[in-house]
Amino acid sequence: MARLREVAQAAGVSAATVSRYLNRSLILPAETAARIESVIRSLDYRPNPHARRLSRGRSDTIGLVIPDVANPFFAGLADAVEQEAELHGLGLLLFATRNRSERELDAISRIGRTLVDGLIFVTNHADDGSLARAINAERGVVLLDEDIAAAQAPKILADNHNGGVLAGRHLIMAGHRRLGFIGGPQDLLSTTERRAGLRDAVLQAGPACSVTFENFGDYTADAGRAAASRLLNMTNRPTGLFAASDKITLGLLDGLRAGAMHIPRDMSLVTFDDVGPLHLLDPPLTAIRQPLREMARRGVDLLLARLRGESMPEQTVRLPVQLIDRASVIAPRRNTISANATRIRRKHDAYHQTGVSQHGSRPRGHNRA
Amino acid sequence: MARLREVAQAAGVSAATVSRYLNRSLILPAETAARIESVIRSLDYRPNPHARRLSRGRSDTIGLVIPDVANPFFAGLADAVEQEAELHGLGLLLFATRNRSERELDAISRIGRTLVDGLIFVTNHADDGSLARAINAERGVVLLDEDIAAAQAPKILADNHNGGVLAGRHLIMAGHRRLGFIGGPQDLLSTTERRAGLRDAVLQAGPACSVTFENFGDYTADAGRAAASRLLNMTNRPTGLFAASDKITLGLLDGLRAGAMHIPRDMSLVTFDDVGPLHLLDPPLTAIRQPLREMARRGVDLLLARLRGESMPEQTVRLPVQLIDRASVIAPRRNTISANATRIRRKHDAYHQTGVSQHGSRPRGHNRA
DNA sequence: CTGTTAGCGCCTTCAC
DNA sequence: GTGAAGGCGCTAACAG
Repeated sequence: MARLREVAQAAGVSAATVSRYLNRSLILPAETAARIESVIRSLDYRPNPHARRLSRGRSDTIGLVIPDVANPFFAGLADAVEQEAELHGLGLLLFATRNRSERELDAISRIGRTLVDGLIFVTNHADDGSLARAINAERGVVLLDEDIAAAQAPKILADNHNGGVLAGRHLIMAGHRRLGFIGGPQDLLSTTERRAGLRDAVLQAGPACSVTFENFGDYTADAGRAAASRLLNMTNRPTGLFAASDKITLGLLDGLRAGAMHIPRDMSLVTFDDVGPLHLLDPPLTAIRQPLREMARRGVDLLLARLRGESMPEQTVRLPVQLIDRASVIAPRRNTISANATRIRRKHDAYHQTGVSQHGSRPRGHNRA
Repeated sequence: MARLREVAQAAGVSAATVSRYLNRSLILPAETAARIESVIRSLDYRPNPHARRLSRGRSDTIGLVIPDVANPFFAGLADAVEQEAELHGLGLLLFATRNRSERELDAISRIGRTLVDGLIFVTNHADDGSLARAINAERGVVLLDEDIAAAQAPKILADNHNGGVLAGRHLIMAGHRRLGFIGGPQDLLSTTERRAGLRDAVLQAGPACSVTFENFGDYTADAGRAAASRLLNMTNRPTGLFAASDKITLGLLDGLRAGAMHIPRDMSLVTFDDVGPLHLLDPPLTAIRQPLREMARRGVDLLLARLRGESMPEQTVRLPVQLIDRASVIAPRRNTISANATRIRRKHDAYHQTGVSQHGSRPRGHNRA
């Protein structure tokens, strides 16, 4: 395999010249440049990345730390981040953590050894403080999707609160008054924010409206099943549900179906994330969609800016979510509609502008802003 | 950041000694070893990976080349490969190709520069020969899931043919006589094999049975929709369908539903892959499951053995698939059952032993053989 | 602009 | 067993 000095020799210049020419497009007499290019081609020269990295002290590689690649939501995130990385000529090293802190800490420690220049960090569990400490000791970590409150780093988060508000209003507008919330872990900001949004929407709707059921668990199908079984055992069930993730929703549907409860006939439902083939479930599910692609784009951009040394405030970016209106929300059965439903309905009519109606499949591919 | 020679100095030995001690557990007087260990700890020494790699000429990193991380099937594969890599202390570099050959070739070329030691290679499109050429020029590529006929490399493939047979027999056993096949690209081995399996099952069932519909396209939901629209326009439709991938199935269901065709009432269906929440669709889908975890395990093991220099035949490993019996296959409507259904049914009764019945969720997590 | 010269940090033959 | 020394291939100061 050809080396730099061989190229230089064959081109009749020094190695340094070729190196500089290759790296910073140093201006070179057109003829010399051509000569070098031709030698490179004929020798099939490609620089040795390790030598380069050793010398420069960085790797032109970023790491993606993610709980579980097989989870469609994280897979979507991984896909988006990979695209961004490629766009910037960066390699992407994948760390699936399965929520083991050791693995997360391990990934962080790799920054110090320049194995990766930085990390796009997605976690899914509460931190006992060790994670935040490790992150704060490094520049070059950007948090995506889930917050670690004690960590000082750029954060790219979805507007979870507004997601809750949108979901709540949507259910309320359809006539629901007894709402239920099925969340993830109670100590995760994503869950508390989505919950708060829902409650705010309920508050705003007046005293006729309330959240009569709440369930917290993991962001898993099993947690959804557990919530379903609790629901099935209730006497005065909520008529409208807001589930904080698709995974939860899948389990919830499974459990509800096992109990012969039908959506939306017996219960309306809004889910969160909108990955996976939710529009193909029966019924197609109304969902709050997170902007994965945009999150990835902003995350990588912020990371790169940070690595470039641009001093930037430790900003938290909030990306807007969208309500995708499908078919899992209808009016509750007659006897459950309160008398003043119509009045409330009018009051909120404006909100429909912020939603998006869609029944077909989710558009995919490049749609950068 | 501490360096090797600082550790050596502090421990009162030479750098070479520490290096050897660290790498091959060279036997050292217990006391010296302890001294070194303590220095390493107190200095928080960790070797610089780039220096190490430059020196050794390899990277202890493998690459995963995959068409699309967001696709649940490939995400599942990525997840499994990542686990295997971590198990072996290997880094995993992710290359999502979106089926662009340039990107695939780029990944392969990185082997030569020792950016990765080897590649787990998953492709999804027909090769014009350039891919095979590039692969054959390198040791250190293992093909997973889809064949590239002209490539000489270890291959880990699912037993697609038997998958087709299992699907076919299952439909036939349920009483279906007019079967349909909805495949991927006709020039992909996975599709031709699955199709051949189905046809063999049909042949074996005798002349009353036949494949009366075939559709080829990409492994995408859109291709499934296209197939659905062709089906809807037919007069004498097949009663039982075998779709060659989950993605196709999702589009197929979408299209069929749009045409007010109901599964399994109007048509039975067996799908292939069994990733994603197919058991939560209505109805839960009967599927042929690919052994993702096992494919990853075998793939990484084979790659490592190859890199270790173990001379091994260019073996093609066929991994067994499994029929997961859920609820998308029932007997066709009365008027379509042929007279001798019962006889055929008895003849094939033995096969049910090879299937697995399951209605709940797919078990996840570590289940290595 | 261009070449010379040190490293970057580790591994590994070679002599002791 | 152990240390000294050269090399892995490239980059970045420093001269010219």
